Amino acid sequence: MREKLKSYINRYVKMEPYEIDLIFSSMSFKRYKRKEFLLKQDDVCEERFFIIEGLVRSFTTDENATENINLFAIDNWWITDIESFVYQIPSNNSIQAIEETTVLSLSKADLEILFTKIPKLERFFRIITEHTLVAFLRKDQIYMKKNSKERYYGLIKGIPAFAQRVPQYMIASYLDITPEYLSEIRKNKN
Amino acid sequence: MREKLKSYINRYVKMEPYEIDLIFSSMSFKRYKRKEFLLKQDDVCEERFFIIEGLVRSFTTDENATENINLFAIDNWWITDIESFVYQIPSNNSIQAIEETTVLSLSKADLEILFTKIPKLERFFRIITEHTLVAFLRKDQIYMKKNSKERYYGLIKGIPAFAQRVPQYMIASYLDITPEYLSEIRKNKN
DNA sequence: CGAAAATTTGACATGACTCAACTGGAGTGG
DNA sequence: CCACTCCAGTTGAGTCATGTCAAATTTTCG
Repeated sequence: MREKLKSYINRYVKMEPYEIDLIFSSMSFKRYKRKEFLLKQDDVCEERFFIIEGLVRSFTTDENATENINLFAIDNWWITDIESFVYQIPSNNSIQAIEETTVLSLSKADLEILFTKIPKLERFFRIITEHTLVAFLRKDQIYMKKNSKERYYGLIKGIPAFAQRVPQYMIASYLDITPEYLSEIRKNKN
Repeated sequence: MREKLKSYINRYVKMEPYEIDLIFSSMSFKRYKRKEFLLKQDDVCEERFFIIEGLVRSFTTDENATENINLFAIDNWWITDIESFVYQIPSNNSIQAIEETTVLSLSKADLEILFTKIPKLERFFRIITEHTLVAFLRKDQIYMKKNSKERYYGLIKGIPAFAQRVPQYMIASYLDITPEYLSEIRKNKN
């Protein structure tokens, strides 16, 4: 587990073993059962989560009580509600486990302390934030400009893990398609 | 101009005057006339631009030669093609001045050097990248889930400068509405 | 096994697009 | 400073992708 974190971090910056230890020892291991919440809408998000194993979704619930999924995250991804985390305001989203999920969680307070002790960590988060930003822009450009069918096949081709592990109505929500219409799309396989 | 940059940077991190000088002296002043390009699609983006004054758009041109605007930037904003800049791959977008625009430009090479000389600069870019990410997510959540009319009135209320300074067909492109239909929307003020 | 949840099916409605034509204003050059 | 052109914006007719609602069917899982 420490190894998983270490190899992830070292993809972006070279850290000394003692620095990895410092980071690792600031994080806490948590396990969530299916449907358990890592974060609830309207709470302030105090943590970033590094997913060791599992699958979670981030979604917002609107006036009509419709759940609207804006992202999934799986093994080896970081997840948080970035808006709530950065500005320390109530979150618009909930984060919930779809599968049994284990994470290492890092609190904002501990992170700020780590930043002072390990300047390279600023670099690390600068880089992964840039990558996250690029990923979002790609999602916009690759999926959102296209019609429903293209978005769907683009997604299951791009990230097959989602199509296999995420229920269809959640995929529909993520792609902004009604479950009924997605069903229609799948029927006429092309 | 140095002052504009300084006050912007100091909103996020406290820099010593000599650090500001170092950054400032790494940047070059440029002026673009209307319709001039800061970056052309398919070129690798080598710079980040800090807009002193003006208005630019970032857009991609698709197979049908349709221009698709994905963002605007005005005075005091940073702009670049982040995907191209970070990964040093050909850009999917062009960046073009809508109004006469003056910028301070910072090259990737100079930025990397600055990072080694001024570790605080990592922090600065980590923070503004986080803020940019939040801004994108807000755009998604605030505009893109809604219908055309709500997106339009949401935008002109949210950033009135755009409605005043950007031609209507570009607003339409940005909001993913045809110019014809946007005209329709404006007619039925309702 | 049985209940609840997920998916499919079908009838109907509509927001938004396409295409083509028209209008009006803003430059531009002679 | 007029005449012409060009481009942004508007209008209207017809169409289609996708949504809504309600019900039937299948799958999941305690």
